Amino acid sequence: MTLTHVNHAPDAELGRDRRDVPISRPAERAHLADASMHIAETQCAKSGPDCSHGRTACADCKVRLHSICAALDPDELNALEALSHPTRYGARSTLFSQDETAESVFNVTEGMVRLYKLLPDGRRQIVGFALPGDFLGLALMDRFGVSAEAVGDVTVCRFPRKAFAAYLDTKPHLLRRLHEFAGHELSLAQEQMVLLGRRSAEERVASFLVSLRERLARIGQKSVTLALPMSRQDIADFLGLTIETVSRTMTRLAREKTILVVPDGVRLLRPEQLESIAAR
Amino acid sequence: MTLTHVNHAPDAELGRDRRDVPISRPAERAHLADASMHIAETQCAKSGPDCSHGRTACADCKVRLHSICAALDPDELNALEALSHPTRYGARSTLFSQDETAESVFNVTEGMVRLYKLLPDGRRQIVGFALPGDFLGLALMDRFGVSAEAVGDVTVCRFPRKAFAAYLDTKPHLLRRLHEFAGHELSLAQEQMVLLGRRSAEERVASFLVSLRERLARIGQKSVTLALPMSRQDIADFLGLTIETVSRTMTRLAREKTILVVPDGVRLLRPEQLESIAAR
DNA sequence: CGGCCCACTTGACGCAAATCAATGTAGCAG
DNA sequence: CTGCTACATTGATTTGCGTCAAGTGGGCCG
Repeated sequence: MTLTHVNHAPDAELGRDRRDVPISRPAERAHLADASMHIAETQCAKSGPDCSHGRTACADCKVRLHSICAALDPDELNALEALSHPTRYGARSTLFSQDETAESVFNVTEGMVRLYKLLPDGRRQIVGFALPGDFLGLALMDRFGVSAEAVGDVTVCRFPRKAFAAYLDTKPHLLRRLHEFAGHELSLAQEQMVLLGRRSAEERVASFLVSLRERLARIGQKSVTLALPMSRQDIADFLGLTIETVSRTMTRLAREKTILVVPDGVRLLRPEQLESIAAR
Repeated sequence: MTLTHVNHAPDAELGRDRRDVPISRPAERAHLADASMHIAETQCAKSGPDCSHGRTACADCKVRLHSICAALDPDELNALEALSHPTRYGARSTLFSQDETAESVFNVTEGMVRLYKLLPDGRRQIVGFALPGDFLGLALMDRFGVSAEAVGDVTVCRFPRKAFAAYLDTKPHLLRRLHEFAGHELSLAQEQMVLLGRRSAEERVASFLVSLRERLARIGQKSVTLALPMSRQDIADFLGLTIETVSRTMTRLAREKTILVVPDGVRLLRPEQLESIAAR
C-alpha cells in the first residue's frame, strides 16, 4: 500500500502555536541582531513562593519521571515543591537571555524551548531544543550562556537559583541526577558538533528528524508523525543551514517518499531510510 | 619595527612530540575509518592501586589548583590519591575509545589529548582538546561517548571509574566541583556549535587561536606564542574544515601580519585583530 | 469577499570552501 | 649524502550550499 504524496495528512494533535498570543510581531525577526526584546512573561503576578493558583502537585506531574525530580522521594518532592514557581510563557516569549544574571533555573513541563546564541552581527545558532523533562540552567552558573525562548506556549517549574542550589547542597543524590543530565546534554552537544562540522545538508536534516523522534520517544511520545512546532528558520539555525536549504532538502526527501511533509510536522514514511541517510 | 616574514622564529619550548615514541605508524592514518588500533599504553606494568614508582604526591601536583582536586582538603586529597594511578601515554596512543566500557576516568596533568567522534565512513570531528587540569569521563557514564588520543606525550591521573564514583558519593563538594567542570565543558561545546554552524573559515581559525590562548592563560601559560602540538589535520577536524583551508587561512593571516607561523606553533602578532576577526 | 501578511517553497546564479593535484620541506634510515 | 615518509603549502578546478528573487498558499482583518 503505497502512500500518496499529499501535503495535508489527516493528523491530529499537531499544531504550531502561531495564531495564539499575538505578542509583538517584531519578535519573529529575532534572527536579526536586536534580541533586546523581553516579552512580558505570561506568569503569575505575585512571584512569591506560593504563586500557586491552580497549582498542580509535583506528585501529579506528568514529566516527573523524566525530569530531575525522579531522584526524589515524596518528602523531598514536597520540599522542592515549596521552592517551585509553576510558570507559563506565551509563544515566542523569552525565558532568559544570554549573559543575563541567572536568577532562576527551570524544569520544562510542557512545550518546547529554543536555546540559542547570537553573534554580534545577528547570526544565530540554536544550540538545542528543550523538551518536557529538560532542565534549563544546568550549569548553575552566575550568568546564562545562552538565551531561551518559548517556541509555542510553555509551562515550566521555575526555581530561584540560589534557593535551588542551597537545597541541592543538602541532597547529593539530586546533584548526582543533575550531573547525569549535564552528561547527557554534553553528549547531545558532541553529536551536534559532528553534525555541524562533518555532515552534509541532507544528513543534517535526516539526523535531526531521527534524533528528535528518539527524544520524543524517550519521554513517551512515540509516533511516526513528528510535530515540528519550530519554524523552518529555527531548524536552519539549529542545523547550520539556510531556510532555503532546509526547505529544498525536505522537499527532496518527500519527493523520494522518505517523509511526508504535513502542516507543522512531518511523517516519517521510511524511518530506516532516514537513519541510513543520517549515517550513524 | 616591522616583523619580517620568516618561517622559523627563534622560539623556545615549542615542540610537537613527533620524533619520540615511534609507536606504530599506521596510527597516524586514524583519519580513515579503521580506528580499531589500540596502541599499547605506556603505563606501568602492574596496574594495582600502588603503581607508584617515581610517584609524585598530589600535594606537589602542578595542576591541582586548576583541576577538580582544588575542591579537596589535604586529608581528602590523600584519600583520592590512594585511588589514583599516575599514568603516561606516548604520543598518538589511545586513552580510550568511543562506545567502549568506561573502566577509568582521567585527570590530565601534562600534555594534550584530542577527543573525537568518527562517522562510519571515517569522517572525523574533534570535539575538544583536553589540557592539563581537564577531566576526562566527566559524565561518569557506562560507556565513553568519544575517543581520546594523546597528541604528544601525556601524563594523567587515572582512577577506576567505580571507585571514583563511590568516593564521589561520600564527597558532595567534589561532585559539585565535577559538575562545575561539566558546566564549563558544556559552555565550550555551545561556543563550538556557533563556530561550526555559523562562522566563516577565517573566523573559525581566528577564534580557535584566541580561545586556545585564553585556555592556556587560565592554567598559567600566558604567552603570545602559542604551541600547536596537534597536526593541521587535527585543527581542520576540530574546526569543521579541510587541511587545505586551514593552511591557506593561516598563510593569509600571516601575510597580513596578524600571526607568525613558526614550527609547531604560531605567534600572535596582533591578538586584538584576531579577536575582532573572531567576531565575538 | 478581497487584500495583506507571513511562512514556506522554488528557481537562477554566485561564491566560499572542498576536491584534486603538485610542490616544498623537515626528520630520519641507510 | 640520498632517498623515503609524513606533513604542510600552494595552485587549479569543481561543487554544495548560500544568496537573491519570485511565486504559492493559508490565516486573518477590514
